[in-house]
Amino acid sequence: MSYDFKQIEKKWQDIWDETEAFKAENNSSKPKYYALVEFPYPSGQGLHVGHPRSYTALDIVARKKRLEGYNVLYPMGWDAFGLPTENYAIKAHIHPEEVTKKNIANFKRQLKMLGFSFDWSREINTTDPEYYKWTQWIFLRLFEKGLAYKKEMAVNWCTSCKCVLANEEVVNGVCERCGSEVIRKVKSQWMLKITDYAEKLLKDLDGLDFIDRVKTQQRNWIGRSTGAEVKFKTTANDELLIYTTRPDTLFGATYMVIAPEHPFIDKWNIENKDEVLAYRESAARKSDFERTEVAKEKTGVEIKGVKAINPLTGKEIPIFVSDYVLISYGTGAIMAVPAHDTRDYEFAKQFNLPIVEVVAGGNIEKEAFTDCATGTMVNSGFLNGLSVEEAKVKIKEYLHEKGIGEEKVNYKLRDWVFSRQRYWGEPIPIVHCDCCGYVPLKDSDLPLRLPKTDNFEPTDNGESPLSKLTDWVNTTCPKCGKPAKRETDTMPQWAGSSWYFLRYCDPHNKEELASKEALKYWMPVDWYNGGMEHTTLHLLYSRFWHKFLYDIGVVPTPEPYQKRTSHGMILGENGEKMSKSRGNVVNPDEIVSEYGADTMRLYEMFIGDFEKSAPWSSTSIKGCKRFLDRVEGLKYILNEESGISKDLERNINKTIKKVTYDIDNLKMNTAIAALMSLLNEIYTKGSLSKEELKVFILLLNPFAPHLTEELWQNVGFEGYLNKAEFPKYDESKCGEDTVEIVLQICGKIKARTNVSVDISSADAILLAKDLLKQELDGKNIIKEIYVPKKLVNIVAK
RNA sequence: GCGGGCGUGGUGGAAUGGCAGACACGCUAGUCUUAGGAACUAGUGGGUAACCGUGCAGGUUCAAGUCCUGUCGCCCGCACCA
Repeated sequence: MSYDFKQIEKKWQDIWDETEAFKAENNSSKPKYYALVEFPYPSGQGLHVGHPRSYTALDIVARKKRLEGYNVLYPMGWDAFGLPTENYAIKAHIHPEEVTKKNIANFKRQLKMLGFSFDWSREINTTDPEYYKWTQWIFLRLFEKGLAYKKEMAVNWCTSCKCVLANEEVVNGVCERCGSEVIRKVKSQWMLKITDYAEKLLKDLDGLDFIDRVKTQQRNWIGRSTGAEVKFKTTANDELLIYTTRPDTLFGATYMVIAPEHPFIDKWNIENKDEVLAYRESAARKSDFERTEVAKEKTGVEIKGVKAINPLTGKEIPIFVSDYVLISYGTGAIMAVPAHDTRDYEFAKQFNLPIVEVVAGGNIEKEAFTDCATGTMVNSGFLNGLSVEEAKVKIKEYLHEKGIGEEKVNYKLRDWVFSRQRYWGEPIPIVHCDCCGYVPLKDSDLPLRLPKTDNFEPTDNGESPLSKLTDWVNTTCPKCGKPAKRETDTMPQWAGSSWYFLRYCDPHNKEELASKEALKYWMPVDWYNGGMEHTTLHLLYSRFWHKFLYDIGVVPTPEPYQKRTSHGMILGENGEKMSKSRGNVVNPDEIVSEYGADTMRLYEMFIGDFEKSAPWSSTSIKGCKRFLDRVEGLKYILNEESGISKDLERNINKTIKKVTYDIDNLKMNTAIAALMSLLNEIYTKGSLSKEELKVFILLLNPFAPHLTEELWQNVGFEGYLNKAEFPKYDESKCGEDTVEIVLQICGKIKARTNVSVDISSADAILLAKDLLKQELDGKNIIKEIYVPKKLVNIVAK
């Protein structure tokens, strides 16, 4: 018994389109609910089976919320700027705009075929000038506030993409996207000062309902640490400023290390300058990856002719240059306390430097003792006898009083490299003028359109392809009117996605990125689901932009997303990541054509714990198809005279409760299991009433919307199912009158019996003793336990 | 190295400290069929049994998959951030 899913699914998708069934209203008296999934990058490969896992889950949430009376916004759009499209365009000699158009059409067809309840009237596209006008507008606001600045700096350069990458886009020393080697290259780049928001981005995480993994990852990435900056006098008659998180160990600082790029190297009169400069040279040649490789041995050179003075011991200590100290963090210089820092310990062993224990409790003969929680200060003058925590407080006071050091907070977070030397991105709306410097375009000149050209291939000199378009590049200064040149770098892929959720609130607004009223009504996003891979990229960037927009009064909330969840990956049948090269890719088109959209949706939800990865199974999916076939069959066993079964009534109420709870908690797999159980019970009973069927259809609707709409109509219910009301359960009807309990002796099950749910503890135990009379014969009862509705346990010897 | 998570049948996976294996897949047998890669029915952790079973070894508890300690394995995050 198999229903005609092809005909049914097409029919309902058309009806939903015609009736604008899922249109969100900006003026509604209903409570709002904003459900969001990450809009896809429309790649040439088309939809991956991973996309619908996220989209289906929030589609279920959105559909349920609508049935519960909410005005739901569940939008979709296209994050369409980016490298893969551009690379494909170059290879195939088709303009990226054409490629994008084609890919979007394909994606849209695939999303429609899966029956998602997106409000397509709000569809957006980051490559649409009407959209990126506002991306550029936000950039200009950042520029005005000094948060966008240009900087000559060493950047990550992908040798294959011929493009700058953000730190977040470099994974294990290679390009996140293409896997090619990433080298350092000094270039002048647009930067966004995300570091100004480090503290807010960190602190405001506390109030958000994000899954822990996401919060932890963002906290790690921001990397806040508290410590102190301390000045060390040197024999060169100046002061070397260092940062440390362990000022308590200052007495144990037996040498100093500065980064190879430290400016003092040029300033100091160094006896072995050649050697030091050679070391700097060799460090510069290494890639970031090589430099930070942990496994490698520490290298370094002692700076001869200059010594530092430990401000507490007054002793002269040597200064080394070593690449284990990074110029980009803290002050680019450290005090080395080998007894209590693993890296310093390693270095000291290698260079035979003294190791002085200042915290007792470890064994510094063997290894550095880095524990802050235990241990007592020794060899530390006025700190002796204190705990580490006490010493930290006292030494900070001391440093402050003596004017040699101050408490200091540092972050690992770096500013965001915002320039890309590529064609397929938003042009940066800045003009370079010899007289006026960097001049922003006027708002009225936005959007600055990406010039049409067939000459969009990357250049060999690392300049943007736009630099070849001299007609476009040469312009006049908006300020002084003299000849000037346009910025030719474009924005990174992450620009358009940093604010897209705002545009959905009011997507056709020509005056503002979205109206105040619309933003006030819809924001924040109530539930946002997306991939873990975006935690330190898109998710952090968009929180940054949003906080900025909040500060300048454009958006009404300090945070964009109230709740963030993340789906696990769908792996290939062999348990490996799906990829063309592994040949284990599952094509959604084929699945839908063979089993239908409802089965595909249901299976992706039933596959396992939503947050964990799970392998695809081409046999398991059949179970979901079978289930839907049996659901369709319910209409044949409909019988008004079937009479009310108390058991079924109870199970229906319990299932409503479970499905409601499970959808709210993203436990779609057990919600479906509960519906399967209920269906099994209905078939065991052999018939059901129209009212019972109604509840079942409503509960299943968010999961399998096409089949349930069809059944709704077949059976003769009024109107459309998507306008109906989600069932409520009656707590008093969830409970049983009698319940089977387990009778145990010493925790081992000996018997089972049915008892009334409100049997007293004493009666239950009496009953148990009676039933277990033989087993208990001659034994000494020590303890009797009754757990209501569960068990009686009698402890006897 | 540090931080976090997870180890449950042949498989995917269920289990507010209280009946381990819900729900599926697969498998076995049967029914119907010219046929079955369809549908339906029954069975399905191991063991003949008493019993034994949630990676392994301990512990707490009347009671442990669940809590604690140690250990092994896998996965994820960070990774010379001072």
